[in-house]
Amino acid sequence: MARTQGSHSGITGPRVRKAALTLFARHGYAAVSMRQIARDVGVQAGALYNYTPDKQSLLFDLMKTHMDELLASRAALAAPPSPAAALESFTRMHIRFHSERPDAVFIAYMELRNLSPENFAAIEALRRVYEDQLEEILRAGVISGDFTVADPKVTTMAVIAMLTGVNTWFREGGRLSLEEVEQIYWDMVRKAVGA
Amino acid sequence: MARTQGSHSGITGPRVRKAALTLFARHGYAAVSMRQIARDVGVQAGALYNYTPDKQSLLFDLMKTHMDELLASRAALAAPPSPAAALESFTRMHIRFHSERPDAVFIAYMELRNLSPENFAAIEALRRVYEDQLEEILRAGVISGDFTVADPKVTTMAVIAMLTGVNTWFREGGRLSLEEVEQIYWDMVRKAVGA
DNA sequence: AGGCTATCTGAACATACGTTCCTTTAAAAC
DNA sequence: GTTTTAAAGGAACGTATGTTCAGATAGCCT
Repeated sequence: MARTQGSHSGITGPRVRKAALTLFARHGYAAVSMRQIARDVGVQAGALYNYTPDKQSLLFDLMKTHMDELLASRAALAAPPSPAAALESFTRMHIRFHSERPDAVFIAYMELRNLSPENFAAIEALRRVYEDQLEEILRAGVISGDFTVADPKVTTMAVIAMLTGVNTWFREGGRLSLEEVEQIYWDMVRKAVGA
Repeated sequence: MARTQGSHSGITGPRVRKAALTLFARHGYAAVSMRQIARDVGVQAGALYNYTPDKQSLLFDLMKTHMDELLASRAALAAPPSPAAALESFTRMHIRFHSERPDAVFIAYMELRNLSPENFAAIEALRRVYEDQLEEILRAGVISGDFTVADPKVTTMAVIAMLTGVNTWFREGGRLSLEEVEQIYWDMVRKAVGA
């Protein structure tokens, strides 16, 4: 008994990714074996290599996809008429985007240590792009007089940390709706930068 | 050749903890073997069991110690005369305390997944105590009219995330001194809660 | 139906892991 | 000096890992 009936790379491939995403997020990359992933998918471990060259590539692919999608989501924002509007737009997009994919977010922040040096450099570069985009907004706000920010770079790190922290506690169907969370956080961010 | 000359549990014990702390923080608990820790210490892996019952206990101990020290640090704060002063005191203490032990902080946030269920529950309870303390400050500020906070619990999570995020980028001897970082963050926190 | 491609199984390889425990050596106690 | 305790070495145990690859089966195309 070798090939499973009904198997098709278009089906198994995404299943491998999904299983890896879920397991890596829950247990951590290093703690999850390829056999575990395979079991979740319903194949033997050797079959995974039809879909990924190796374990590290699987992780990198997940993390790269996440960052690419994040940057695309940000790029899809309409050009806001003012720095304050841009900041609000960014804030809401960040919370909404991340809330839709808790596992991917978790991995994106928790598994940097498990990337090979080259992969780490690639992901880090993408993260830097994202951070720089927020910093640009803050700088524009300072120049326009909309914001009172002592240090745009530090403020960028603070805001991103705050926003990303939503992922550690927010759950759909909880006490607060996503819209409420967005509003509360936007209110805090706005005030924190003096807008 | 069995016992190493000059060996003494008072020396080796702390070395084991220190090596584990450093290695877990850098590579992650699951990715670090006991042989690796032993190598760092300069003993064989079997010797580690003179100092810890097992690998999980080593991790738990590090994380528990961190939380105990954090709560002690917070308890040592003088009773502030007002909610605003309490919040400032908390903010500065959080940043200072965490900046002094980056590895322990990293582990405290990144290795929750690798705790056994009972250990996780114990650490989580301690984290909840700390969060509750900040939430109390915010609630007191709302009651006294010092703060304008829509949701103290959510604000608590936002502030802690922001403050803890300092650990991902702050380095002694960098562009900013710790005092400057404290001041910038306190300013943001103060404004974010409308104080 | 036959041939080719796709997709898996399952065994194996080389290596590694957490832990135990007997033996050895060093240090402390008497 | 002798005995007891301390602290290590080192081997082994039972198990696990990432990966490869030959062979087996399924699906597609002619």
